[in-house]
Amino acid sequence: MPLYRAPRGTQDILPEDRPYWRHVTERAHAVAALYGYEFIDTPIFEETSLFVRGVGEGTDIVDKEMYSFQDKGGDDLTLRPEFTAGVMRAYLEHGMRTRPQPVKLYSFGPIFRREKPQAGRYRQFWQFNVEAIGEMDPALDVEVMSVAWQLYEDLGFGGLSFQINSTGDPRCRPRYIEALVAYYRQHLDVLGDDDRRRLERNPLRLLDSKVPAAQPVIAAAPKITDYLCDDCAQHFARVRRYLDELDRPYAVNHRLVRGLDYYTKTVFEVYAEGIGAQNAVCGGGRYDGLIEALGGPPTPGIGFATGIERIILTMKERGIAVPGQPRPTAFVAPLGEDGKTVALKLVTDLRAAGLPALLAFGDRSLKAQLRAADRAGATYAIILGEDELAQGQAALRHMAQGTQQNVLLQDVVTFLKNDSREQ
RNA sequence: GUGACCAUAGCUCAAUUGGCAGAGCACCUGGCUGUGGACCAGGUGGUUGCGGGUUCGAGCCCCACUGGUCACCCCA
Repeated sequence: MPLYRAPRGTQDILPEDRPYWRHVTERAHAVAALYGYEFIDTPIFEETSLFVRGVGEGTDIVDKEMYSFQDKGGDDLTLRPEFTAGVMRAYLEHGMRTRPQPVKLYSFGPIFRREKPQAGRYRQFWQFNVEAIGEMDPALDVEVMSVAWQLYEDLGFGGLSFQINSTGDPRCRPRYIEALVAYYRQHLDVLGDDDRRRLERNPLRLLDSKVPAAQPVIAAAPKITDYLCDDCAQHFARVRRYLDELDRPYAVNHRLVRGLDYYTKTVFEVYAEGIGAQNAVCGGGRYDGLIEALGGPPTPGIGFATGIERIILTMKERGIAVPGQPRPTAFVAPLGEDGKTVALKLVTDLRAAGLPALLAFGDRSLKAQLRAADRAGATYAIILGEDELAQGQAALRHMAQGTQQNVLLQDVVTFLKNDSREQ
């Protein structure tokens, strides 16, 4: 029982998981580049008030999930619980509204939320985050959704359910909420404690309640799409038309909402099956009121975030294979002190030539060294024993084939370079 | 934050009504004085998550804590 363990809700990403992380990371960067999004790296912590304003008071994130602290100078700081607020801060701070709009940015990094850990839910987890700022065109909504779409497609996911809805805007949403609350008040009898609390705090949340008894009531609840103002209705219609044109399968989900005031119009989520209750692998939407809330000029924006751990969980669940670790070309196995000196020189030359090479340490038997070469997955074991050294040679053993040949020491690098080119 | 279940070697798990902490895998070594994988043999590895209590005696029973899992809340 070790003295220390990784803090609750955090995890070590071990070498055996690296292939998944590398693959997902590479695909994310590639997709972003394909769509013309540029990488932005913002600080892992920001002023606490940025998140309080940006994420919103009354949200669970701000009310109970932030890692907030005061540093030695007394500044109130918080480990970022999401990317968007920090990216918007950077947009304003660097006057990005003077750049060609929309400004299309993406990020990739750790996020912190103090939640109770569960499968697919961690206190430190990674997100791939995409934002497009400064443009209202519904075609941009579809582009942002397509980035997520294509990432999952590239990763080999099929049959993901893409769900969309419109959450209105400050002009039409209040009217809808009023109607919704009025409707629920007629059905208080079937609502549980959680649902009654939602009714008070955040009526929109009632729509995705999981209480079985409430389901029929929810199914018959007023739909926001019936309450949208002309602007929002037209926007939503165009988004759907573009998606149809592109043959993107999606479902309009009337229960999909975002409770924050500055979320507007398009919202979307992607669910993956098989990773437990935390099955939202992607969530996003338009936030035309956010930048203004952060003290900037009225500026529309849309974005999404997707959780890397949940993506990898889903890949494992579905048995999606990823490229393995690159294996070393050579494992240099010397015998005796003379051999070790030559081996050290040889492994250095190999690496200088760009060939991944390992050196056997210690003073172990050839048998043990070959076993180590095998475990390391080396293409060749290079044996430097008395016999070989006496002739200025090295024995190159091809591990997979079990064949062996002697090569002059000074030719080893060239030999392996040619050999690895042929692979 | 709420509820339920769980915690024995690096991993997966045994251990009879409370009676000497074990196996497989992995790792190391040898069988083969210079040849990997398969096989055989041996070895390293534990304060049974932590702290109390009951008992002649606790891995096992009781309490508290910590951590894990699952669900809720919420979310990626």
